Amino acid sequence: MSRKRITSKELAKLAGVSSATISRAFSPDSRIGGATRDRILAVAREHGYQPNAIARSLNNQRSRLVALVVNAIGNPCEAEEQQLLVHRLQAKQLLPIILCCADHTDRLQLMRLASTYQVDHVVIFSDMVSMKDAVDIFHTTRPIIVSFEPVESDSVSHIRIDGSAAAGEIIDKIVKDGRKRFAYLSGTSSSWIDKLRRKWFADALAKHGLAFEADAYGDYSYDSGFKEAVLLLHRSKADAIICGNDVMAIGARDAARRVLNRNTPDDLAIVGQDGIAMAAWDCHDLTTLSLDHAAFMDAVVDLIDRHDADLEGPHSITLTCKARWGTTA
Amino acid sequence: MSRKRITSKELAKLAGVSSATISRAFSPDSRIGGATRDRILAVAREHGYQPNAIARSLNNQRSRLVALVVNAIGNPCEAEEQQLLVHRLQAKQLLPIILCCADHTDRLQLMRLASTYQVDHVVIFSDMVSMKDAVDIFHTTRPIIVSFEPVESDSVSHIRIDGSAAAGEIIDKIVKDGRKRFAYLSGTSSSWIDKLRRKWFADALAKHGLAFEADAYGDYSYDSGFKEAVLLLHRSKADAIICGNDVMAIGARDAARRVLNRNTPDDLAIVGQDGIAMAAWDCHDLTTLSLDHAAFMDAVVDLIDRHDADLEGPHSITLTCKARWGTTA
DNA sequence: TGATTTTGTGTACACGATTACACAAATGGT
DNA sequence: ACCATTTGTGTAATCGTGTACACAAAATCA
Repeated sequence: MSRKRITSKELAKLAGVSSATISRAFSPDSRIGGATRDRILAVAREHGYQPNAIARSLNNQRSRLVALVVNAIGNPCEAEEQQLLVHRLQAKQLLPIILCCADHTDRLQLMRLASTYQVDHVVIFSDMVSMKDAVDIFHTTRPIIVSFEPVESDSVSHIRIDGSAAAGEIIDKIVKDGRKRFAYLSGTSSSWIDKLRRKWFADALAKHGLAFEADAYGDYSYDSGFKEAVLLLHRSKADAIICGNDVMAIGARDAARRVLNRNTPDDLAIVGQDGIAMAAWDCHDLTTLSLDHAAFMDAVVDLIDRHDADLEGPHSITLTCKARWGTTA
Repeated sequence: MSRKRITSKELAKLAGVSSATISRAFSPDSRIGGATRDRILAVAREHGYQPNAIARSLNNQRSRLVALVVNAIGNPCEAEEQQLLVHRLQAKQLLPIILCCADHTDRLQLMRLASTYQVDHVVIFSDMVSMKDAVDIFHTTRPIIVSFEPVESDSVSHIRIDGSAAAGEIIDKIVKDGRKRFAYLSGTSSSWIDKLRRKWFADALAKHGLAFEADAYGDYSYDSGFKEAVLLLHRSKADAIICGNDVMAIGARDAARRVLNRNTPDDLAIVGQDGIAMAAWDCHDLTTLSLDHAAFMDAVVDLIDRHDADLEGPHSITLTCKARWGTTA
């Protein structure tokens, strides 16, 4: 129960060797006698010695830390992906540092702070971070942008999501059901992602000679979905609402049912996006434009591996969404 | 857009000073001329210099890293608290490292890894970590245990949650409604927390001369809530189910409604625990034993502050739960 | 003016590990 | 038995900061 951590030099004295040998005992493939290593490891265990990762990082120029920039942890739409990624990172002995921020200037501040920790990789989930800021702040670490901003760049790798086909399927079905008045409930008023997602559906509508009749803007939360849906349904005659994510769709559906007494799918069609586990819960059973989160995070890890292998050039991976059919549309 | 990060020594050369002066320019209260500092900061900005936090940590013996040990990020019951804590830590310029693990041996492994990074603080949300393991692994950092294990110890601080009064209120109401056959749906079969929570309700039942007639064990997830509720309702005649957390309660309610065609609260009373935001959503409107998460995380930060101030002795904070009334019981 | 304090800066070492280099001992081949 | 190679270990430098100490210049005080 020592209050102070033992150093390699002290352990060296205890084991009767030099501190270099201690280090070698902990490096899997280094020239060291088997007997010596065993003895050192035994003494180390006895005294609770573990090499100091901070000192090692300084020497190595490799911290094994990964910064994850996200908007929220509490929102299931993001948390689900984050959990998958965290598990994958941990399996590679990489430790995730979470940078979670709603406010933009705070976020940049935070990113600067994390960059001083010499993180080996940066994964940006937030659609609010511009590529310029990302490259600026992490100039030694090529960031991985997990948004859908369609930019090719040598200094940034990114994952592109294509939901156009699945959005087409969904719109086709809803139109076939006889609906004509569509509204789009955005997750935010100012992000690439949201504009692109809306476009998938808008293009699909155009094929039927239709367009969105109304737009509303929330903040990806249940509350905003609820509130904006009420306003939307009061000021328009929409019979179908496409929502920016699943949580907002759930909020919108509750609003329709509770405030306006309209049920899905009979009186109103509601579509979500993301395909989170919750969307499939019996109480929701949402029709949603879903993404395979496991494949998504596999792609992120793939990019990390490419960076580690020091492959040059921009890296980009494209994933496609699928329609998940529930009973709300 | 330099590929390599500039060091304090290089910047010193550029600014025509010694590296010590560079360091001083970045330390708020240190003896340095105002003009020199301004000049250095200007040159630093120009070359994108930021002090290397890893090197600083090594020198300082202070990493400003905090390890958060959790079972899951994806589960809203935990994610909500985690988000609040992360925000509070970031406001104090502390960076959270997330250790997220379902498997027990992996978790210990991960905790050992994090401990080599000389984290300044450790907050353990997982009820699966024994105090002995925590102290063993983080022997230089007094861990903060956020579980309800009622142990006094000098080397561990903890937050104790008391839900007995609120559980009493809830049980009183349900009994008054005429129900007599209670079941408890645990979140896990082997944790302190769960046993204690169950006891709050069991004690309240005892005051009415009642006891739990049936028990089931899940894993805090919706799916397990759903599945176990089906089995439970098949093998017992329970007319009230107390669940280990809100997510399981939602699962149980869906199961009752869908599989057995029993609605809440008429055919069955269902109670959750945690009081997450989702519990208040219109589609759930859960009656739940709720905790003020903001106050909870304030308490965690309070303990961190006490550790920073190096106050001796065991620290313990007790919080009490409140009943949140919904329409499920 | 001369003594004393304050201010600003450089030098050198510490933090705790890794690793290039040197070198002795052990090993192998003929 | 001799030389070449391999093996195991110690010495010393390095990673990038922070800071105790030393010391000159400037400021303060009588």
